[in-house]
Amino acid sequence: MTRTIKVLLAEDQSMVREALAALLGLEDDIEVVVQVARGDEVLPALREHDVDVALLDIEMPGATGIEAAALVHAELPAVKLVVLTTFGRPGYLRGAMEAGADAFLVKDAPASQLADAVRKVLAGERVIDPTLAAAALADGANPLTDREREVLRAAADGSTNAELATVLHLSQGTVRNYLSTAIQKLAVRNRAEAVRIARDKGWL
Amino acid sequence: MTRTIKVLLAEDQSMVREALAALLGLEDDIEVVVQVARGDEVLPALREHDVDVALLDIEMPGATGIEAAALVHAELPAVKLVVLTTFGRPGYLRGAMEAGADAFLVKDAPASQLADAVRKVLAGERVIDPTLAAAALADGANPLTDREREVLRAAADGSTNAELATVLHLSQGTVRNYLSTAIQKLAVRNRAEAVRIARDKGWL
DNA sequence: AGGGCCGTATGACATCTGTCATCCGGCAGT
DNA sequence: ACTGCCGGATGACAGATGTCATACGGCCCT
Repeated sequence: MTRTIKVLLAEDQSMVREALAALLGLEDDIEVVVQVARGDEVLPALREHDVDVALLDIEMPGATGIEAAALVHAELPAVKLVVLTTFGRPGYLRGAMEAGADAFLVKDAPASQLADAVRKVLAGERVIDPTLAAAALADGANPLTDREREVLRAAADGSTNAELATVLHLSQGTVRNYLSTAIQKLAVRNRAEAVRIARDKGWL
Repeated sequence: MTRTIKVLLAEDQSMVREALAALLGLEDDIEVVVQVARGDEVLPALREHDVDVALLDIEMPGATGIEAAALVHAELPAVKLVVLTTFGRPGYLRGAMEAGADAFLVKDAPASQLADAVRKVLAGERVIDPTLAAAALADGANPLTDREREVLRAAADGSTNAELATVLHLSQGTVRNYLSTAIQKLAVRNRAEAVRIARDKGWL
């Protein structure tokens, strides 16, 4: 063995974060040198610590793990990126790959895959679940335009058309047009279903 | 010290489950003797293993941690129950307490609280987050009737009134009446908001 | 220069949703 | 016996939502 692999761990839930650190701590060749709880703390932390692999949860306050990955990839390309998530959404996988991630793991995979992935990305390999990769390819890209996505996202909490129009600085008719096209593209019958399936695919 | 505390760990996401096991494994006086990934595997596992404390996640397939807790409390009252959850929803806390739980922890609490809680419940103490307890009391009990809850739950995926009527064997008008009263009880303006806040409070 | 897509907007229309009044039968409490 | 609540239902009405045709300016690609 050469030397220990230095890891940054980004995950907002303390208990899970520290548990994952404990898990990685069981490996002789891996050392968690820094932990953060927010997406926007990832890059600053990496500037201050010498890290080989960054392990990023997606759902975090401040910035998502995918957004953080994109920033790190641009500024510190030598750092390997492992994206970890609760939800194996095809759109997440696609987003992570486009952001320069080297591995994509779901949290219901066996724990052993975590340390494995860390070693593999450091060796230059990429690690992705083949089933999820297939699903991502089958689904194709996000069919929604930026505006449609914004409106759908804003509509997700049950806001009315009038509220959406105010918040987004659009006319009510335009809001309805966007929602209507989104509903058609997703092949569903109302905004609530549209929100559900867009969220499910990781397109929101 | 007397002897090691034997723990059952129930959590569906393997990576998190094994990470939590690793975390607890760092404690000299605690031993995870059995792990399960489904709510309906908890009671059978407890029948076969001698366990002091059961650690139950809420969101699990098969049965929720709260449902599992109620069954265990009825059949094996000697087993102490720690309910662990991602979402600190007041209704969850209330439900867990009514099911006989001895402790209620949220996953974004510091990791140290986990082992602490295990020791405390074994000593006969109860462990709950005071902030959450206050919120649960402030919110009062779930104001929805069984039927209103069922209809709201069924409506959560964006189903239309006609579909709800068919699935629930009700007339369309009745479906609308239930949704209407639910909307008023929750003081919101449409079903989508009603679903969101009911879910948020843990009333769904 | 023209075609295509996007963002934005309007008006008209049909349908869905939410509210309200009112009704019935059953059951629990007084 | 009476009251109140729940489950269930109907009909009428107002307002919200979804669809469609149509329009215009901007931008990219050919």
